Amino acid sequence: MDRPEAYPITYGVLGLLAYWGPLSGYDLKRLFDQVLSAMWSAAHSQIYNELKRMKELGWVEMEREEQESRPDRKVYSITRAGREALTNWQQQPPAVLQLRDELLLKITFGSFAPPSAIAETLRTGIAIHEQRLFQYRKNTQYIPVPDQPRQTSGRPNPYAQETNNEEDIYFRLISRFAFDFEQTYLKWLYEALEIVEKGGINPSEAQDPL
Amino acid sequence: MDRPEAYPITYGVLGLLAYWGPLSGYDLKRLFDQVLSAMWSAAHSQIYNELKRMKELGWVEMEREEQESRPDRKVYSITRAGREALTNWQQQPPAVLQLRDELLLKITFGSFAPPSAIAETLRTGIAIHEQRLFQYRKNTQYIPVPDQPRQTSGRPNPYAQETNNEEDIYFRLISRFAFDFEQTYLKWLYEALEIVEKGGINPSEAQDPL
DNA sequence: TATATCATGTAATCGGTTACATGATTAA
DNA sequence: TTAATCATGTAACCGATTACATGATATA
Repeated sequence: MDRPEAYPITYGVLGLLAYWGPLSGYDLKRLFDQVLSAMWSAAHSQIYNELKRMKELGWVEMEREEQESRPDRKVYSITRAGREALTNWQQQPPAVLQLRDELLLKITFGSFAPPSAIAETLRTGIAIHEQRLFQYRKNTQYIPVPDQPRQTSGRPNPYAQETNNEEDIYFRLISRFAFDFEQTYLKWLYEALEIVEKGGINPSEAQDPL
Repeated sequence: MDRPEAYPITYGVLGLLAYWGPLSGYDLKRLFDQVLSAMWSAAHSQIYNELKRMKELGWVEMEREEQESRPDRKVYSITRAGREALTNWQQQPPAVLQLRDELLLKITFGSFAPPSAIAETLRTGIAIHEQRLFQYRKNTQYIPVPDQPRQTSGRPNPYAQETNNEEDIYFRLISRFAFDFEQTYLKWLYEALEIVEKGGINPSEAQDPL
């Protein structure tokens, strides 16, 4: 078997191009952070790499916008082949998720640290996930409506549901997932913290109230 | 700043050794799959690598058990320095979680595929996560109680809670997380499938009931 | 004055995966 | 007879991260 020519992140960038029309690498990085940060992250260097890769595959085209006093903007748009690749990817079964959450690992072996350290780890987690929930709330209020109208290039998307200009149903599903996930995670973190703080007091350490 | 000398997976292996006493690389791989698969995965090659790394760091010691007709078992145990490293790791704030879930990426750009393909993706996800839930249920029934009693080598763990031989509270917390997570995920998958299947029927495609 | 934004890239590194390699025993 | 289990490793590759590189404009 040959190695695949593209990876999830490739399709992440491709999907953004398909949905929000012609964009530069810089724009894509920002969109990526805003729209896809919940399920995938990417450094800008990687996005530029994927653009190069996709250009070689013929999935995107590039047009140079000249600028003064700044590097030229290189604006990419999806090609017909790119659209086909995107749709084709949708037909393959997804790879299985691996969590790889360091916080969970630390809690697993919590018995090898003082409970105060575990509590601190849980509090860090709470801060992180509360902030994410906050970010999601902010982002969903205005999922980026780009300056350019969608589908400026190429034919309109044949599979798009007519939703009377409402939000794309898939975006709504994903943001619902993100909320559910963060809320479940946070609920668990708070409960765990309570248990650790309660059980963490050894009788020998406990202060006598008088 | 220097690069860190160890990574989450290093501490995963180290934690297993701290908890379940002397083990071979082969044993560790199986334990890893059983205990840590929910939050981290590892190929056997990587586990052998981590053992080598930790031996150089002085975190583990190796003893060779000779065998006939099979490669010798190399049995590793954690050292005092290893215990200190594990506890020290617990004091550092955890790295933030990145999901990297291809299924979610596919759903995000669901509008570029026929709804039947999205439904199929969701069904694959349902199968995967139902199976995980099933696995977790099986594993929690007997979290591996090794042949050797815990803490055969070295002093007993000073931070371990006395739980009257009940399950470690941290293991209980983690398995609760795993359940909560899978249940939340599954609930969302079923709801999403329903929405996609309903909305996915174009009036032109819909069969007239008579 | 210093930070943030705009704008693009290259280079080095490395954690993690996949494939390669070997070979006996036991159960279906 | 085929597959699984036991048992250990090496080698190649690569996706992803981090650091390096440049430099103007606008804002606090």
